[in-house]
Amino acid sequence: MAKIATTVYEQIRTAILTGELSNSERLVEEDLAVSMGISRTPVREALRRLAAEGLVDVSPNRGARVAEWDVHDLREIFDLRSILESHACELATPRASAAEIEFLENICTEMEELAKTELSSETRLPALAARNRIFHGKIIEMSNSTRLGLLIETLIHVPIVMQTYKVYSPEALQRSLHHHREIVNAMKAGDEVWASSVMRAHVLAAREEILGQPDPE
Amino acid sequence: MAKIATTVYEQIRTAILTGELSNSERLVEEDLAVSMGISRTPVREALRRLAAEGLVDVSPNRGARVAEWDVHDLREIFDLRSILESHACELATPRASAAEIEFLENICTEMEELAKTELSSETRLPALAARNRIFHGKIIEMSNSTRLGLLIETLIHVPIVMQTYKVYSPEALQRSLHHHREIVNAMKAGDEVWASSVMRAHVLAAREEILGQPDPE
DNA sequence: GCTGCTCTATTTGTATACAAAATTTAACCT
DNA sequence: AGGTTAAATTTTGTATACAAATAGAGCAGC
Repeated sequence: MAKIATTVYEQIRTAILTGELSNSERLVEEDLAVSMGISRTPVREALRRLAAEGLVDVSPNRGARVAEWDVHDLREIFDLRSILESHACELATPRASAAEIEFLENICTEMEELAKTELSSETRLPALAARNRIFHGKIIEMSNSTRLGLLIETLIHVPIVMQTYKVYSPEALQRSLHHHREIVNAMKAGDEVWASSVMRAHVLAAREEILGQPDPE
Repeated sequence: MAKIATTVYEQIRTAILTGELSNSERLVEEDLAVSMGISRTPVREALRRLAAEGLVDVSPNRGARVAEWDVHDLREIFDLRSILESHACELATPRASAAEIEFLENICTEMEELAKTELSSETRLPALAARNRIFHGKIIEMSNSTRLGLLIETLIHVPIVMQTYKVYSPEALQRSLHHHREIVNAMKAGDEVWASSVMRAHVLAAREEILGQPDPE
């Protein structure tokens, strides 16, 4: 249980992601420190780490605040995710082993089963979201590009925050599951163009579902 | 002259990028602190920041070392840069103003003039590299996507390190300059597919020039 | 009532001190 | 001699103390 800095980092991080800390709320080092019964030093380190990930903004001599995102930011992020995750698909397809394909197929099946159940959305949604993360994470891992994984990771935080606000419509959920299945089929066929195209569409569709139609600007 | 942490961050950073600090060299906080006549606190902050950017690796309780990259890392980085910078071109093209086009054209002209001169490569190369950075940076700025800019920024460090080792061949330099000119022409024509395609080729060509033929793996 | 100023109080930035962990060195035993 | 263990040293992690900077409250002037 060493590394207080890591513990406090995770605590603040989840507090932001769950919305426990509201937008642009000020994060005073001393307050956080006393509320956790520790000193400012590890708090400071945690805040700097969160700043590097873009979850908090820090100004010199003026401290840290929870970062704020608008629709434009989210459009940017989904755009970039669509590009990077489709690239991950492209790299992963020729490397995919039979076992990995099967692993992905199992997740598809699990998610399809979950979608069919009559569970309340409070229990069903987290279960689906967790498997969704595993699905995407697995493909990124299969791409065997550590830097690609790191780039995508830095982009994921914000959508997670917003995901709590918006619930997928039943049709969108079905489409999403079909995308997953189609991606695995494409990878099984060894067709990286197919696979990456579906992934691109998959992320862009999620963008539209969450953000609505593109603003004209 | 406030913000010692920023100063020491920049010092260590340039020391790494210029190769003054050799690969995987250990970075002891106390040593760096006394050599700069300051305390460990700002050194620590600087090291964490460099770690977030991937320039140093830090292990818990075991300190920081200068990060190490191999050919595989560089292939990854150029791959990702080719994708992201071409995307920047795509976004920038429909937004480009006449003044911005002219700015890019001027840089093209300057670089072409520099390439023609008989200056020794010690003075010519840095001048070309500086303008090259401005050219690419301007397009990224024109894309108006802050996150895209941040992602690309984190990818640039390593190639800078390696660039000191490798000098472009005359033919490669010519090709590179033609690419720049062609990118601006495509943007002027409002053809974002053309522009982004040339940019993709441009970065991938640089990859091959620096890394040689792709390893079979 | 509003604007601008000074002074105070809060908060960040840096230095130092101490505790815990890891690495090195040295001794010891077989 | 070799290898294992145990002390000693180095180095990181955390806490505390102090200095510098910022923000806010109160007050003067218009």
